[in-house]
Amino acid sequence: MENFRIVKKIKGTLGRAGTLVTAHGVIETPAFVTVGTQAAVKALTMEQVRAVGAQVVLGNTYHLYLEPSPELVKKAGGLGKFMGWEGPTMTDSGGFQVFSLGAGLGSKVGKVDRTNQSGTIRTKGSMVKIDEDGVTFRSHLDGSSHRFTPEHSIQIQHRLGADIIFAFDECTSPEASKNYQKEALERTHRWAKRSLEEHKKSEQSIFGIVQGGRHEDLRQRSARALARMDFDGFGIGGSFDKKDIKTAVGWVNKILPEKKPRHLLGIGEPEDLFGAIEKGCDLFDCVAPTRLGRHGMIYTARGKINIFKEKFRQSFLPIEKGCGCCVCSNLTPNPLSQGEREEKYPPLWGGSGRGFYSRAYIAHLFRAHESLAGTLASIHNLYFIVNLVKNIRQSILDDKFSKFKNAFLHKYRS
RNA sequence: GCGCAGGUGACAGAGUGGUCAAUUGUACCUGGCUGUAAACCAGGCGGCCUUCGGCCUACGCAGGUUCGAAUCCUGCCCUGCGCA
Repeated sequence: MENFRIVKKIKGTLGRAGTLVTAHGVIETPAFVTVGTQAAVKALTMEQVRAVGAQVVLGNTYHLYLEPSPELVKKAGGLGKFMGWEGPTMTDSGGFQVFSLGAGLGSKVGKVDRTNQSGTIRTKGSMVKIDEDGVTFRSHLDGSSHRFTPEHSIQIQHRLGADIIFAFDECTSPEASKNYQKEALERTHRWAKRSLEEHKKSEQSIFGIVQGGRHEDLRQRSARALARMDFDGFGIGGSFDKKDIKTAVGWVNKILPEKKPRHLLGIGEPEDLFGAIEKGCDLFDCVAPTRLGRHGMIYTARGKINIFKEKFRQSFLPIEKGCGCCVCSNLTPNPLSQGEREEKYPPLWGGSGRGFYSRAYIAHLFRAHESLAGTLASIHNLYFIVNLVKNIRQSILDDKFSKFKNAFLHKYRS
Protein backbone atom coordinates (compact mmCIF):
# COMPACT_ATOMS: atom_id res chain seq x y z
CA MET A 1 0.00 0.00 0.00
CA GLU A 2 1.41 3.31 -1.07
CA ASN A 3 0.28 4.93 2.18
CA PHE A 4 3.00 3.08 3.99
CA ARG A 5 6.61 3.96 3.47
CA ILE A 6 9.63 2.35 5.01
CA VAL A 7 12.15 4.95 6.05
CA LYS A 8 14.86 2.83 7.58
CA LYS A 9 15.53 -0.81 8.34
CA ILE A 10 17.33 -2.45 11.18
CA LYS A 11 19.99 -4.25 9.28
CA GLY A 12 20.12 -7.98 9.54
CA THR A 13 16.57 -8.16 10.87
CA LEU A 14 12.99 -7.74 9.68
CA GLY A 15 12.65 -4.52 11.66
CA ARG A 16 11.98 -1.14 10.15
CA ALA A 17 10.85 2.39 10.82
CA GLY A 18 8.33 4.03 8.54
CA THR A 19 5.39 6.30 8.07
CA LEU A 20 1.78 5.40 7.57
CA VAL A 21 -0.45 8.04 6.06
CA THR A 22 -4.11 8.19 7.06
CA ALA A 23 -6.86 10.68 6.37
CA HIS A 24 -6.34 12.05 9.86
CA GLY A 25 -2.61 12.32 9.92
CA VAL A 26 0.62 10.46 9.58
CA ILE A 27 1.61 7.70 11.96
CA GLU A 28 5.29 7.34 12.49
CA THR A 29 6.07 3.68 12.92
CA PRO A 30 6.82 1.72 14.95
CA ALA A 31 3.99 3.25 16.93
CA PHE A 32 2.08 2.33 20.00
CA VAL A 33 -1.67 2.53 19.48
CA THR A 34 -3.66 3.68 22.48
CA VAL A 35 -6.63 1.50 23.29
CA GLY A 36 -9.93 3.30 23.66
CA THR A 37 -12.32 0.39 23.46
CA GLN A 38 -15.59 2.15 24.06
CA ALA A 39 -14.55 5.42 22.44
CA ALA A 40 -12.74 6.29 25.64
CA VAL A 41 -9.22 5.79 26.83
CA LYS A 42 -10.13 4.78 30.34
CA ALA A 43 -9.47 7.44 32.95
CA LEU A 44 -8.05 9.90 30.42
CA THR A 45 -9.28 12.87 28.44
CA MET A 46 -8.22 13.15 24.84
CA GLU A 47 -6.13 16.18 25.80
CA GLN A 48 -4.19 13.93 28.10
CA VAL A 49 -3.89 11.24 25.46
CA ARG A 50 -2.54 13.82 23.06
CA ALA A 51 -0.24 15.26 25.68
CA VAL A 52 1.58 11.97 26.21
CA GLY A 53 2.31 11.89 22.50
CA ALA A 54 -0.10 9.18 21.41
CA GLN A 55 -0.60 9.01 17.67
CA VAL A 56 -3.57 6.69 17.17
CA VAL A 57 -6.56 5.48 19.14
CA LEU A 58 -8.22 2.10 18.70
CA GLY A 59 -11.90 1.45 19.39
CA ASN A 60 -13.76 -1.82 19.46
CA THR A 61 -16.55 -2.89 17.16
CA TYR A 62 -18.24 -5.21 19.61
CA HIS A 63 -18.37 -2.67 22.44
CA LEU A 64 -19.42 0.27 20.29
CA TYR A 65 -22.03 -1.84 18.58
CA LEU A 66 -23.62 -2.57 21.94
CA GLU A 67 -23.19 0.95 23.23
CA PRO A 68 -23.94 3.56 21.91
CA SER A 69 -24.56 1.88 18.49
CA PRO A 70 -22.77 2.35 15.17
CA GLU A 71 -25.59 4.56 13.90
CA LEU A 72 -25.09 7.01 16.70
CA VAL A 73 -21.33 7.13 16.23
CA LYS A 74 -21.86 7.73 12.55
CA LYS A 75 -24.32 10.49 13.28
CA ALA A 76 -21.74 12.04 15.57
CA GLY A 77 -19.34 12.24 12.68
CA GLY A 78 -17.44 9.01 13.25
CA LEU A 79 -15.41 7.56 16.05
CA GLY A 80 -12.71 10.24 16.16
CA LYS A 81 -15.09 13.15 16.07
CA PHE A 82 -17.37 11.49 18.56
CA MET A 83 -14.68 11.07 21.18
CA GLY A 84 -12.84 14.28 20.47
CA TRP A 85 -9.76 12.78 18.86
CA GLU A 86 -8.55 14.51 15.75
CA GLY A 87 -5.80 12.10 14.86
CA PRO A 88 -5.90 8.68 13.22
CA THR A 89 -8.22 6.00 14.55
CA MET A 90 -8.62 2.28 14.18
CA THR A 91 -11.30 -0.20 15.16
CA ASP A 92 -10.82 -3.81 16.07
CA SER A 93 -13.34 -6.12 14.48
CA GLY A 94 -14.75 -7.79 17.57
CA GLY A 95 -12.88 -10.96 16.69
CA PHE A 96 -10.92 -10.91 19.89
CA GLN A 97 -14.14 -11.00 21.87
CA VAL A 98 -14.86 -14.35 20.25
CA PHE A 99 -11.99 -15.47 22.40
CA SER A 100 -12.14 -13.25 25.46
CA LEU A 101 -15.86 -13.88 25.97
CA GLY A 102 -15.60 -17.43 24.73
CA ALA A 103 -12.80 -19.88 25.36
CA GLY A 104 -10.87 -17.29 27.34
CA LEU A 105 -13.48 -17.19 30.08
CA GLY A 106 -12.77 -19.50 32.94
CA SER A 107 -9.36 -20.27 31.54
CA LYS A 108 -5.94 -19.24 32.62
CA VAL A 109 -5.06 -18.59 29.05
CA GLY A 110 -5.48 -14.99 28.04
CA LYS A 111 -3.73 -12.88 25.51
CA VAL A 112 -0.58 -14.27 27.01
CA ASP A 113 -0.47 -17.70 28.53
CA ARG A 114 -0.27 -17.84 32.30
CA THR A 115 -1.20 -21.42 32.95
CA ASN A 116 2.10 -21.92 34.71
CA GLN A 117 1.67 -19.02 37.04
CA SER A 118 0.00 -18.78 40.36
CA GLY A 119 -2.81 -16.29 40.50
CA THR A 120 -6.35 -16.94 39.57
CA ILE A 121 -8.93 -16.80 36.89
CA ARG A 122 -12.04 -14.76 36.49
CA THR A 123 -15.57 -16.01 36.13
CA LYS A 124 -16.27 -18.75 33.69
CA GLY A 125 -18.80 -19.72 31.12
CA SER A 126 -18.66 -19.05 27.45
CA MET A 127 -20.86 -16.32 26.07
CA VAL A 128 -20.07 -17.14 22.48
CA LYS A 129 -21.08 -19.66 19.83
CA ILE A 130 -19.19 -19.97 16.58
CA ASP A 131 -20.36 -21.40 13.29
CA GLU A 132 -19.21 -21.18 9.71
CA ASP A 133 -21.20 -18.10 8.96
CA GLY A 134 -20.40 -16.09 12.05
CA VAL A 135 -20.59 -15.78 15.78
CA THR A 136 -23.46 -15.49 18.20
CA PHE A 137 -22.60 -13.42 21.21
CA ARG A 138 -24.24 -12.83 24.47
CA SER A 139 -23.92 -9.23 25.52
CA HIS A 140 -21.80 -8.79 28.61
CA LEU A 141 -24.04 -5.86 29.49
CA ASP A 142 -27.46 -7.48 29.64
CA GLY A 143 -27.11 -11.02 28.37
CA SER A 144 -29.02 -10.31 25.20
CA SER A 145 -28.08 -12.30 22.15
CA HIS A 146 -26.39 -10.77 19.11
CA ARG A 147 -24.90 -12.09 15.94
CA PHE A 148 -21.76 -10.99 14.10
CA THR A 149 -20.78 -12.16 10.68
CA PRO A 150 -17.73 -10.84 8.86
CA GLU A 151 -20.02 -8.71 6.72
CA HIS A 152 -21.76 -7.39 9.77
CA SER A 153 -18.51 -6.49 11.51
CA ILE A 154 -17.30 -4.60 8.46
CA GLN A 155 -20.60 -2.76 8.06
CA ILE A 156 -20.39 -1.67 11.66
CA GLN A 157 -16.81 -0.58 11.20
CA HIS A 158 -17.82 1.44 8.17
CA ARG A 159 -20.29 3.30 10.29
CA LEU A 160 -17.78 3.79 13.05
CA GLY A 161 -15.57 5.29 10.39
CA ALA A 162 -12.07 4.70 11.70
CA ASP A 163 -9.14 5.17 9.33
CA ILE A 164 -8.05 1.59 9.70
CA ILE A 165 -10.36 -1.33 10.33
CA PHE A 166 -9.76 -5.03 10.85
CA ALA A 167 -11.18 -8.13 9.22
CA PHE A 168 -13.35 -10.28 11.45
CA ASP A 169 -11.36 -13.19 12.84
CA GLU A 170 -11.44 -15.89 15.42
CA CYS A 171 -8.73 -15.82 18.03
CA THR A 172 -8.44 -19.40 19.17
CA SER A 173 -7.36 -20.66 22.53
CA PRO A 174 -4.03 -22.46 22.52
CA GLU A 175 -5.74 -25.05 24.68
CA ALA A 176 -7.85 -26.08 21.72
CA SER A 177 -6.63 -29.06 19.72
CA LYS A 178 -4.43 -28.36 16.76
CA ASN A 179 -7.10 -29.82 14.61
CA TYR A 180 -9.61 -27.30 15.85
CA GLN A 181 -7.14 -24.50 15.46
CA LYS A 182 -6.55 -25.50 11.90
CA GLU A 183 -10.26 -25.55 11.22
CA ALA A 184 -10.70 -22.18 12.88
CA LEU A 185 -7.81 -20.84 10.86
CA GLU A 186 -9.35 -21.87 7.57
CA ARG A 187 -12.60 -20.33 8.67
CA THR A 188 -10.82 -17.12 9.63
CA HIS A 189 -9.32 -17.04 6.14
CA ARG A 190 -12.77 -17.42 4.61
CA TRP A 191 -13.96 -14.69 6.91
CA ALA A 192 -11.02 -12.53 5.84
CA LYS A 193 -12.05 -12.91 2.23
CA ARG A 194 -15.65 -12.08 3.08
CA SER A 195 -14.53 -9.09 5.13
CA LEU A 196 -12.50 -7.84 2.21
CA GLU A 197 -15.38 -8.34 -0.21
CA GLU A 198 -17.76 -6.50 2.04
CA HIS A 199 -15.23 -3.72 2.44
CA LYS A 200 -14.73 -3.21 -1.32
CA LYS A 201 -12.98 0.03 -1.93
CA SER A 202 -13.67 2.33 0.90
CA GLU A 203 -11.56 5.28 2.00
CA GLN A 204 -10.91 3.33 5.10
CA SER A 205 -8.01 0.90 5.09
CA ILE A 206 -8.56 -2.68 6.08
CA PHE A 207 -6.10 -5.04 7.72
CA GLY A 208 -6.45 -8.81 7.56
CA ILE A 209 -5.61 -10.83 10.63
CA VAL A 210 -3.11 -13.67 10.75
CA GLN A 211 -3.83 -16.43 13.24
CA GLY A 212 -2.39 -19.91 13.69
CA GLY A 213 -1.77 -20.11 17.40
CA ARG A 214 1.58 -21.45 18.53
CA HIS A 215 2.10 -23.61 15.48
CA GLU A 216 4.72 -22.63 12.98
CA ASP A 217 3.08 -24.39 10.08
CA LEU A 218 -0.30 -22.84 10.80
CA ARG A 219 1.18 -19.40 11.24
CA GLN A 220 2.99 -19.65 7.94
CA ARG A 221 -0.05 -21.02 6.21
CA SER A 222 -2.08 -18.13 7.55
CA ALA A 223 0.48 -15.53 6.54
CA ARG A 224 0.62 -16.96 3.03
CA ALA A 225 -3.15 -17.05 2.68
CA LEU A 226 -3.59 -13.50 3.85
CA ALA A 227 -0.65 -12.17 1.89
CA ARG A 228 -2.47 -13.22 -1.27
CA MET A 229 -5.48 -11.11 -0.37
CA ASP A 230 -5.67 -7.45 -1.14
CA PHE A 231 -5.41 -6.06 2.35
CA ASP A 232 -3.87 -2.70 3.13
CA GLY A 233 -1.97 -4.15 6.02
CA PHE A 234 -2.08 -7.00 8.49
CA GLY A 235 -2.88 -7.69 12.04
CA ILE A 236 -1.15 -10.51 13.87
CA GLY A 237 -3.52 -11.99 16.37
CA GLY A 238 -3.57 -14.87 18.77
CA SER A 239 -2.73 -15.88 22.26
CA PHE A 240 0.96 -16.26 22.80
CA ASP A 241 3.40 -17.91 25.06
CA LYS A 242 5.29 -15.02 26.58
CA LYS A 243 8.66 -16.36 25.65
CA ASP A 244 8.00 -16.88 22.00
CA ILE A 245 5.98 -13.93 20.89
CA LYS A 246 9.04 -12.83 18.99
CA THR A 247 9.52 -16.18 17.33
CA ALA A 248 5.91 -16.48 16.26
CA VAL A 249 5.91 -12.97 14.89
CA GLY A 250 9.06 -13.76 12.96
CA TRP A 251 7.43 -16.73 11.26
CA VAL A 252 4.68 -14.61 9.81
CA ASN A 253 6.54 -11.41 9.03
CA LYS A 254 9.02 -13.34 6.98
CA ILE A 255 6.11 -14.17 4.70
CA LEU A 256 3.92 -11.06 4.78
CA PRO A 257 4.68 -8.53 2.04
CA GLU A 258 7.34 -6.16 3.23
CA LYS A 259 5.69 -3.03 1.90
CA LYS A 260 2.58 -3.36 4.00
CA PRO A 261 2.22 -2.37 7.62
CA ARG A 262 1.89 -5.02 10.33
CA HIS A 263 0.03 -4.55 13.53
CA LEU A 264 0.75 -6.91 16.40
CA LEU A 265 -2.56 -7.05 18.15
CA GLY A 266 -2.78 -6.64 21.88
CA ILE A 267 0.89 -6.78 22.66
CA GLY A 268 2.55 -4.18 24.60
CA GLU A 269 4.93 -4.97 27.45
CA PRO A 270 8.34 -3.37 26.90
CA GLU A 271 10.22 -6.65 26.40
CA ASP A 272 7.68 -7.79 23.86
CA LEU A 273 7.81 -4.54 21.93
CA PHE A 274 11.52 -4.78 21.32
CA GLY A 275 11.24 -8.34 20.11
CA ALA A 276 8.31 -7.67 17.83
CA ILE A 277 9.80 -4.53 16.34
CA GLU A 278 12.96 -6.40 15.57
CA LYS A 279 10.83 -8.98 13.83
CA GLY A 280 9.16 -6.42 11.64
CA CYS A 281 6.03 -5.20 13.40
CA ASP A 282 5.02 -1.59 12.91
CA LEU A 283 2.02 -1.07 15.13
CA PHE A 284 1.07 -2.27 18.60
CA ASP A 285 -1.87 -1.76 20.81
CA CYS A 286 -2.22 -2.90 24.35
CA VAL A 287 -4.40 -2.23 27.36
CA ALA A 288 -1.49 -2.77 29.71
CA PRO A 289 -0.46 0.84 30.31
CA THR A 290 -3.94 1.98 31.16
CA ARG A 291 -5.23 -1.13 32.86
CA LEU A 292 -2.12 -1.66 34.92
CA GLY A 293 -2.17 2.02 35.72
CA ARG A 294 -5.67 1.89 37.07
CA HIS A 295 -4.68 -1.13 39.10
CA GLY A 296 -1.71 0.59 40.67
CA MET A 297 1.11 -0.93 38.62
CA ILE A 298 3.41 1.68 37.28
CA TYR A 299 6.16 1.44 34.69
CA THR A 300 9.60 2.73 35.48
CA ALA A 301 12.91 2.37 33.72
CA ARG A 302 13.78 -0.22 36.35
CA GLY A 303 10.66 -2.28 35.90
CA LYS A 304 7.13 -2.07 37.17
CA ILE A 305 6.33 -1.00 40.67
CA ASN A 306 3.21 -1.66 42.69
CA ILE A 307 2.32 1.70 44.14
CA PHE A 308 0.29 0.00 46.89
CA LYS A 309 3.47 -1.22 48.54
CA GLU A 310 3.98 0.07 52.03
CA LYS A 311 7.30 1.65 51.14
CA PHE A 312 5.71 4.11 48.75
CA ARG A 313 3.41 5.58 51.34
CA GLN A 314 6.05 7.96 52.46
CA SER A 315 8.03 8.36 49.32
CA PHE A 316 7.88 12.01 48.35
CA LEU A 317 9.73 11.48 45.13
CA PRO A 318 8.21 11.44 41.67
CA ILE A 319 7.40 8.04 40.20
CA GLU A 320 10.47 8.44 38.09
CA LYS A 321 13.01 11.17 38.25
CA GLY A 322 13.71 12.49 34.81
CA CYS A 323 10.50 11.14 33.30
CA GLY A 324 9.04 13.66 30.90
CA CYS A 325 5.40 13.00 31.61
CA CYS A 326 3.40 15.73 33.26
CA VAL A 327 2.84 13.60 36.34
CA CYS A 328 6.53 13.30 37.05
CA SER A 329 7.94 16.55 35.85
CA ASN A 330 5.42 19.13 35.03
CA LEU A 331 2.65 19.48 37.52
CA THR A 332 1.03 22.29 35.63
CA PRO A 333 1.41 21.86 31.91
CA ASN A 334 1.91 25.25 30.45
CA PRO A 335 -0.76 26.12 27.95
CA LEU A 336 0.87 29.41 27.11
CA SER A 337 4.20 30.33 25.75
CA GLN A 338 6.88 31.23 28.24
CA GLY A 339 6.69 34.97 27.66
CA GLU A 340 2.95 35.16 27.68
CA ARG A 341 2.74 33.17 30.84
CA GLU A 342 5.10 35.34 32.79
CA GLU A 343 3.21 38.41 31.74
CA LYS A 344 -0.19 37.07 32.56
CA TYR A 345 0.49 35.34 35.80
CA PRO A 346 2.63 36.27 38.73
CA PRO A 347 5.35 33.76 39.64
CA LEU A 348 3.30 32.33 42.45
CA TRP A 349 0.65 31.16 40.10
CA GLY A 350 2.55 27.96 39.52
CA GLY A 351 3.10 26.41 36.17
CA SER A 352 6.79 26.40 36.78
CA GLY A 353 6.97 23.05 35.10
CA ARG A 354 9.09 21.84 37.95
CA GLY A 355 6.47 20.28 40.15
CA PHE A 356 5.48 16.64 40.28
CA TYR A 357 3.02 14.30 41.88
CA SER A 358 4.81 12.19 44.46
CA ARG A 359 4.56 8.46 44.92
CA ALA A 360 3.14 9.10 48.36
CA TYR A 361 0.42 11.26 46.90
CA ILE A 362 -0.47 8.78 44.18
CA ALA A 363 -0.41 5.94 46.71
CA HIS A 364 -2.77 7.98 48.84
CA LEU A 365 -5.10 8.57 45.91
CA PHE A 366 -5.28 4.85 45.23
CA ARG A 367 -6.06 4.02 48.84
CA ALA A 368 -8.63 6.77 48.98
CA HIS A 369 -10.21 5.43 45.79
CA GLU A 370 -9.86 8.74 44.08
CA SER A 371 -10.26 8.32 40.35
CA LEU A 372 -7.41 10.77 39.90
CA ALA A 373 -5.15 7.91 40.96
CA GLY A 374 -5.98 5.92 37.83
CA THR A 375 -5.67 9.03 35.74
CA LEU A 376 -2.21 9.96 36.95
CA ALA A 377 -0.95 6.40 36.73
CA SER A 378 -2.42 6.02 33.24
CA ILE A 379 -0.84 9.23 32.03
CA HIS A 380 2.53 8.12 33.28
CA ASN A 381 2.23 4.57 31.94
CA LEU A 382 0.91 5.61 28.57
CA TYR A 383 3.64 8.18 28.27
CA PHE A 384 6.17 5.56 29.24
CA ILE A 385 5.11 3.08 26.57
CA VAL A 386 4.31 5.55 23.81
CA ASN A 387 7.65 7.18 24.29
CA LEU A 388 9.47 3.93 24.59
CA VAL A 389 8.25 3.06 21.11
CA LYS A 390 9.13 6.54 19.86
CA ASN A 391 12.60 6.14 21.26
CA ILE A 392 12.92 2.77 19.64
CA ARG A 393 11.93 4.36 16.36
CA GLN A 394 14.55 7.03 16.82
CA SER A 395 17.13 4.42 17.64
CA ILE A 396 16.32 2.69 14.36
CA LEU A 397 16.72 5.94 12.47
CA ASP A 398 20.02 6.48 14.24
CA ASP A 399 21.21 2.93 13.58
CA LYS A 400 21.37 2.27 17.28
CA PHE A 401 18.53 -0.15 17.80
CA SER A 402 20.57 -2.91 19.41
CA LYS A 403 22.42 -0.60 21.64
CA PHE A 404 19.26 1.10 22.79
CA LYS A 405 17.49 -2.20 23.31
CA ASN A 406 20.26 -3.71 25.38
CA ALA A 407 20.65 -0.64 27.52
CA PHE A 408 16.93 -0.36 28.11
CA LEU A 409 16.32 -4.01 28.90
CA HIS A 410 19.35 -4.27 31.11
CA LYS A 411 18.05 -1.46 33.28
CA TYR A 412 14.43 -2.53 33.04
CA ARG A 413 15.22 -5.98 34.33
CA SER A 414 17.49 -4.83 37.10
C1' G B 1 -27.63 9.07 91.96
C1' C B 2 -31.75 6.28 89.42
C1' G B 3 -33.55 3.87 84.74
C1' C B 4 -32.52 1.66 80.08
C1' A B 5 -29.00 -0.12 76.45
C1' G B 6 -24.28 -1.92 75.74
C1' G B 7 -18.79 -3.45 76.09
C1' U B 8 -16.35 -9.19 70.44
C1' G B 9 -10.20 -9.54 66.77
C1' A B 10 -7.26 -2.58 63.26
C1' C B 11 -12.52 -0.44 62.68
C1' A B 12 -17.77 -1.42 61.97
C1' G B 13 -20.75 -5.23 63.33
C1' A B 14 -22.80 -10.83 63.73
C1' G B 15 -22.89 -14.76 67.16
C1' U B 16 -26.07 -15.45 72.79
C1' G B 17 -24.09 -23.04 76.29
C1' G B 18 -20.71 -27.34 72.44
C1' U B 19 -20.34 -27.71 65.11
C1' C B 20 -16.17 -20.56 67.41
C1' A B 21 -9.78 -18.72 66.50
C1' A B 22 -15.25 -16.77 66.11
C1' U B 23 -20.33 -14.85 59.97
C1' U B 24 -19.89 -10.41 57.14
C1' G B 25 -18.07 -5.63 55.48
C1' U B 26 -14.06 -2.20 55.52
C1' A B 27 -8.97 -1.47 56.25
C1' C B 28 -4.35 -3.84 55.74
C1' C B 29 -0.80 -7.44 53.24
C1' U B 30 0.50 -10.57 48.92
C1' G B 31 -0.22 -12.17 44.00
C1' G B 32 -2.23 -11.49 39.06
C1' C B 33 -3.58 -8.33 34.82
C1' U B 34 -0.73 -8.00 27.19
C1' G B 35 -6.61 -6.64 20.01
C1' U B 36 -10.41 -4.08 28.18
C1' A B 37 -17.20 -8.14 30.94
C1' A B 38 -11.07 -5.29 34.29
C1' A B 39 -10.96 2.25 38.95
C1' C B 40 -10.74 -5.21 38.49
C1' C B 41 -9.85 -10.30 40.17
C1' A B 42 -7.80 -14.02 43.57
C1' G B 43 -5.57 -15.36 48.21
C1' G B 44 -4.13 -14.05 53.23
C1' C B 45 -5.32 -11.52 57.59
C1' G B 46 -4.21 -13.87 66.76
C1' G B 47 0.64 -16.64 67.74
C1' C B 48 3.68 -20.99 67.06
C1' C B 49 4.56 -25.79 64.55
C1' U B 50 6.59 -29.31 58.55
C1' U B 51 0.85 -31.02 57.36
C1' C B 52 -6.61 -30.18 54.30
C1' G B 53 -3.39 -31.64 61.24
C1' G B 54 -1.64 -29.99 66.23
C1' C B 55 -0.56 -26.70 70.38
C1' C B 56 -1.01 -21.93 72.91
C1' U B 57 -3.43 -17.15 73.91
C1' A B 58 -8.20 -14.88 73.02
C1' C B 59 -14.71 -12.10 72.88
C1' G B 60 -14.04 -5.21 79.20
C1' C B 61 -11.78 -7.17 84.33
C1' A B 62 -12.18 -10.79 88.40
C1' G B 63 -14.56 -14.84 90.21
C1' G B 64 -18.38 -18.75 89.68
C1' U B 65 -21.97 -22.59 87.46
C1' U B 66 -21.17 -26.59 83.91
C1' C B 67 -18.11 -32.47 81.07
C1' G B 68 -17.96 -27.81 78.14
C1' A B 69 -18.83 -20.44 78.39
C1' A B 70 -17.87 -15.05 73.70
C1' U B 71 -22.64 -17.08 75.11
C1' C B 72 -25.48 -18.44 81.97
C1' C B 73 -24.66 -16.23 87.29
C1' U B 74 -22.13 -12.60 90.82
C1' G B 75 -19.11 -8.40 91.65
C1' C B 76 -16.19 -4.53 89.62
C1' C B 77 -14.69 -1.07 85.70
C1' C B 78 -16.12 1.64 81.38
C1' U B 79 -19.46 3.83 77.38
C1' G B 80 -24.13 5.83 75.28
C1' C B 81 -29.11 7.59 75.92
C1' G B 82 -33.11 9.17 79.29
C1' C B 83 -34.55 11.13 84.17
C1' A B 84 -32.92 13.83 88.32
